[in-house]
Amino acid sequence: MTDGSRLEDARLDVSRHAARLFWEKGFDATSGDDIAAAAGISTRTVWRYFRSKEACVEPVLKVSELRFAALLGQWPKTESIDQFLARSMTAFVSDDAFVRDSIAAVRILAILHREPALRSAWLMACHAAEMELIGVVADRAARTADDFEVRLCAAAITAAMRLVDEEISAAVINGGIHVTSEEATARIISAIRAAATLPICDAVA
Amino acid sequence: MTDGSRLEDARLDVSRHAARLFWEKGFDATSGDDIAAAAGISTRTVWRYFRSKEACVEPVLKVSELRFAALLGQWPKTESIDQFLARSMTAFVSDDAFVRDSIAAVRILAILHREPALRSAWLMACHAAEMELIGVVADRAARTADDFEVRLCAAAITAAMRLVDEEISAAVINGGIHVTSEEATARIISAIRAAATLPICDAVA
DNA sequence: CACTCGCTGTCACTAAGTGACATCTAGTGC
DNA sequence: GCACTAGATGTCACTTAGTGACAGCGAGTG
Repeated sequence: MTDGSRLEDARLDVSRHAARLFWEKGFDATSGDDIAAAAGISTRTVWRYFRSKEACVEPVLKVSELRFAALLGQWPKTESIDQFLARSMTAFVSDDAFVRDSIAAVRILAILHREPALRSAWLMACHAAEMELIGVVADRAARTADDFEVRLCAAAITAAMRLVDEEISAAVINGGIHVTSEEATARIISAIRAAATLPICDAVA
Repeated sequence: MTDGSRLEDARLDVSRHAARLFWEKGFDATSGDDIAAAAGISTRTVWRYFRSKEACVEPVLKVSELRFAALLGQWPKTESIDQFLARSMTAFVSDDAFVRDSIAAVRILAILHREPALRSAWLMACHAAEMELIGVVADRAARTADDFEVRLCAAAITAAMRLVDEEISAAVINGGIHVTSEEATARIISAIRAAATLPICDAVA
């Protein structure tokens, strides 16, 4: 599912190591050399891949959001969001690579309050997801991607996804609460329905 | 209006110089030493004020958003957003300090596509505004600040403000289009009305 | 006046990030 | 199979972002 270019895959691999190190040792205590060593590449290549240390986690944060955005891209116009996610979400979350990256992402989100640098990476990842969602919303609303209302709707939905992700992450990691995939799905649906500024959540064709 | 602590004011002053330099010379071509020299302080103090070079513009980006958030904090429950902004916006935008900072912010927003590092600063500033808006929304919706729907509404409204700001900035700077304060106000009202997920835009008392 | 206390400058230092160039590797054409 | 090219990587010297430690300075406060 949605494997990017060879280079992007390499970046994602390094990003996974960076995310693990940030989680285990903290952002400040992890150096570029540490990330390079863990990923088995030279430090120079780390800085070729990423423009800054915090940007090292962007791919792993992005990929979860982008996979969900890509999933929404497959949402048939004849279905409501409830119908679509009810049948597609279980297969989605049983993908192994997805689960591992999600855990890594959730851990990063849970330490956001301690690490301001990581928050900026998270917000950049959400911005990337927002850009992807514009196309999805435009298609579903039968409008163009440069339409302000389309972009507003995409931004609002992205904000909803971001909040749900942050909240679930905090609950799971810091609160020790177990959240089932059904609960998570229900919350994301509810939040997207509330936030969507265009009538795209029910069948549109 | 809303002058923070002495230290915050100093930070804002340095931030103005940084924003001007980033606009004039570009982000990469501006060093920490340049910023320090322009602000008349030592380089060491620059890094005491800001955790990174991109964070140097955060205060100047934040202050416009926070001033607007503070304005919304004064929004009486007996008025609709149209009524309130119609009478308060003109006084708001005629404040000199506000105008100068707004121009600086608008210039930064207009070069966001060239400078990814500055986008992360912008998103962090919007995040700060979102945190402020939570209180405003909670108050107006007669709910608590930890209520998910309150935070969702604040996030959606912040996203709307962000998009309007980005769009107007691009139009003004890159498109050479003149935008009157009435047009800007009308667009922000329309966007906030569309994005708000709780019924706070009309009178609530 | 003495006495904090928080802010700033100086300077030496570490770590983030870049430029330049050699090398390696994966195609691609023959 | 071989030669050729283009893009990715490693090495190393380098610049700039960012920190630690300590000394001074200036505004309260008793």
